[in-house]
Amino acid sequence: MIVTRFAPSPTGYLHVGGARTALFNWLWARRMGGTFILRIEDTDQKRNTPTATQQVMDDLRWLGIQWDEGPEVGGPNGPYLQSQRMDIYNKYINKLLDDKKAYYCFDTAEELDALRKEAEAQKKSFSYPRPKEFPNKSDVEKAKAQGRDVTVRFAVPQDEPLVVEDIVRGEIKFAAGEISDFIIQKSDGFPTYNFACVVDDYLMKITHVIRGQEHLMNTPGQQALWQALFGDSPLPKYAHMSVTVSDTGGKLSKRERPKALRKAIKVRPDVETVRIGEQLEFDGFRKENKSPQDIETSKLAEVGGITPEQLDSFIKGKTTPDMPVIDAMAEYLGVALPEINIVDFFKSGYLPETMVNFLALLGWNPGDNREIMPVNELIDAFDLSRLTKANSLFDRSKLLAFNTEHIKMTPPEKLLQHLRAYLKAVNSPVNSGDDEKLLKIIKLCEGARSLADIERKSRFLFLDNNEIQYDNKAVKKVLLKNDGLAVLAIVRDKLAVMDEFTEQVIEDMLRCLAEEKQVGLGKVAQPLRVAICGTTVSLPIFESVQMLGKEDTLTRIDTTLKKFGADN
RNA sequence: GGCCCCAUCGUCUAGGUAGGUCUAGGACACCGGGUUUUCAACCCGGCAACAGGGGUUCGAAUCCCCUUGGGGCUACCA
Repeated sequence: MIVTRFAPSPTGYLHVGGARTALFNWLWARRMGGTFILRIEDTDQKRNTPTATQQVMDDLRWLGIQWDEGPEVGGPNGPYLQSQRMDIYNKYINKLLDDKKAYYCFDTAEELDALRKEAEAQKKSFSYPRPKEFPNKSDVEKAKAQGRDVTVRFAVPQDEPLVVEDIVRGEIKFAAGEISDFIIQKSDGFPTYNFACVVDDYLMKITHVIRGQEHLMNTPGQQALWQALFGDSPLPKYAHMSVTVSDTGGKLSKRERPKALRKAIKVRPDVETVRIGEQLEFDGFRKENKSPQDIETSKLAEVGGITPEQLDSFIKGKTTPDMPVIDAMAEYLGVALPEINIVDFFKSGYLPETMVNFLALLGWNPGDNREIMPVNELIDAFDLSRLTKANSLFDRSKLLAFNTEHIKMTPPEKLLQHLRAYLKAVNSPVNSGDDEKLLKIIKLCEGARSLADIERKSRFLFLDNNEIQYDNKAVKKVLLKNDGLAVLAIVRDKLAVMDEFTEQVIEDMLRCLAEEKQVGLGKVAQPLRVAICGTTVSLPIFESVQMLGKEDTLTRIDTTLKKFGADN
């Protein structure tokens, strides 16, 4: 029986890296008909966010990753929140202490720091100096009386090399003495990750630990701890996946967002302003900002709720403010930040099926040329032996291509559900349309790359006539040039006298007019499009006009003619 | 600094464990052309890689070593 787990620490939304880890564990459990456990590693009192566990669960559910055991669903190995397992951890820590396999420490942060600096100066690995005689209970009392913090360290066997057998990397050797004694109980009484993880993996009978390469260095210590605690009982199999890196270098993380914002801000040292508005480019991701403008630094700092000094320090790359500060400033500046969290992708109009498919192919492949795969196919093909060793870069343009394919292959009814959820999340007026109308829109949007595309193209149908925003470029290009307005006026008159207002008669009229004037259909259709939508991008024009209706169409054309007509 | 991991087109990767069938395959991106009422989608074509150096071998993308480059870890975070 295969048992895997995903063990996030609840510090915020689920990000792509975490989602991929969860997915691989889930895929393997499903493939093998095993159990997938969700365990919340909330042992850090300082970092935990009260809502994070819920957010992570929501995101997993959106992706379709269901856990067999864990919060809200229960199971025989609970509780699944580590903060509720303190008795268990204490029991094992005391056992280790009694067996002289762990010992108390009373060091201050400064003392430890000094030791580390010394090791570095000597070009050696840091190794905690284990005392010859382990402190006893009365030493603990003494230390506490002096106001010193008390921690517990595990005595890592130092006389022989530690070997990790990894599914993707094979045998990895760590020389004797290379792994230092590490803390297993913090001074606040909570266990550390390296301890709780081992105990829980044992108690929950985890058979496969699939996690990021960042945990590789923890593994020898964890294995040694396992042996000290559980003797010869077989270790879980480890698979350390490659890391997903970003095009800006380093592992793809939440830090991408502040980085992107920093990149978007051009400092102008002469005056107290920053310049914003040039085209931003990330990997495959392009976002046209508002027209370039200068923004006072003081105002920007105010929006973010930080001091101008803090802003300056951020811009220079010295410090990074909290995420809400970054988000607030980005929104104020009209800068789109690269998606990192799963919800970011949801709000950008990606399908969960796209994310699952794409994430699965980051560091794994089925061995043939298949790429676009539904979940069941992914499950059937998944195999740990095909995990990739090298790090991979998160390519947003390929993700978009995947999304296009998945939108194409999703049945309309299903797509409607996704679209509804998306529209609701981004608070779009399009959500006011009934199912029949949205289904029609979906059909007209064949080839759309994201749900955001569908929203953008159909938005005009759900706005009040006075809410239409005219895009400057569109107005200049199609209305003010080539007799655009004159053509529009003719189209208006022809529409006004129509008894029937169907796609067919609208099409016939426009084609006829184009032929009369000896021009392409675009020359007559585009001015009309801009008049009713404000932009050059919308649903196909005949359907656009028909769906909007005669009355609103005429009203919008009149407004446009009045607004941009030269002689008015 | 120390320890560990990794290295095929711009990107994700196939091929590597059983060296020849690899003048290195696919996908995305890009470029050119077609289609077209916008944006997409779609069709046709093109560009493009075994990091460098040394071995082993009749023969190396594939095995070994070194160099270089990238990444991870180096917390009373997980």
